[in-house]
Amino acid sequence: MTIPAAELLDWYARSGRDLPWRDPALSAWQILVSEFMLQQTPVARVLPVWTSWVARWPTPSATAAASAADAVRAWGKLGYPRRATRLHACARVIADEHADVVPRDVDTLLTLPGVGAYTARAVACFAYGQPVPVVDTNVRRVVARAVRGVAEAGSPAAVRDHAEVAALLPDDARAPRFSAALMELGATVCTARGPRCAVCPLSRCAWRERGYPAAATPPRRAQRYAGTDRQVRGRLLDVLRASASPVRQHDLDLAWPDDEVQRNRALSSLLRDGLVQRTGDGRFALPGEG
DNA sequence: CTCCAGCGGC
DNA sequence: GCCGCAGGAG
Repeated sequence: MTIPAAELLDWYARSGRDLPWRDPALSAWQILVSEFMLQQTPVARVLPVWTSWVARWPTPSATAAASAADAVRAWGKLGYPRRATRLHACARVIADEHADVVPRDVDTLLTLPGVGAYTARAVACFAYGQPVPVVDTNVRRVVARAVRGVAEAGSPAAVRDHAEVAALLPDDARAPRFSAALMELGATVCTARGPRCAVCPLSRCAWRERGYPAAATPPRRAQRYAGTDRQVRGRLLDVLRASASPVRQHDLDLAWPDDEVQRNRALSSLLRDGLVQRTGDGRFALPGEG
């Protein structure tokens, strides 16, 4: 089964959200920033952070001129703050090695910090109009259902997914809009839980025609958060983000007072990840300040 | 495969 | 309370 481009594109033109990073006048850098922020993060939470970020740092070199600490602060509480340091590192590489121009081809994009299989193709497609398959979690789910007739995409199989989506892509200038529409359908209609099949624009869907078979494999165990090292890292970063100057060990201890072993483990991992640095006098700060 | 933040929705 | 989110790296 396939997905008729006209059907999907008509629905997208009518019902797609008007998201700012879909403005065709945007620079490749502004689109790249949106893709970093959208990694594992819902659109609604990215909107305000992206808007202020690209206004403050409109080019890679402008971003590179700031400190990594400023990048981490501007990242706010989007989550996965290593993305902020990777985006900052990515800006430096583009400014220093690519004449401040975001690379066009997928292989070069893949060499950039924080740019993986999804982001490289998203930039090549949405910023430069190339008809490469853009495969995120939404696309994998939509294709699994509409084309293959199964409830879930299963374990990531990048090569197979890319070939499958490439076969669906219209081979013309509609390709970027087709990919954006696939993602939009997965985000707003063909959702992981509670898909709204009654309003689906696709006239044919293998999953529906097979009677909505349940997933074959049991769902993966949910990620815990409360009590994990990730929560402790978040607390420690809260302290550092809030302080304009380096903080003492004692100030970090107060952020997670009851488990010294876990606190030290979290702090060590932050130092290892480059999200925190030790100053000359033994205090702690965000990277690139103090 | 595991870790990585944070939050809104059910 | 748990689920899932425009993923990437080790």
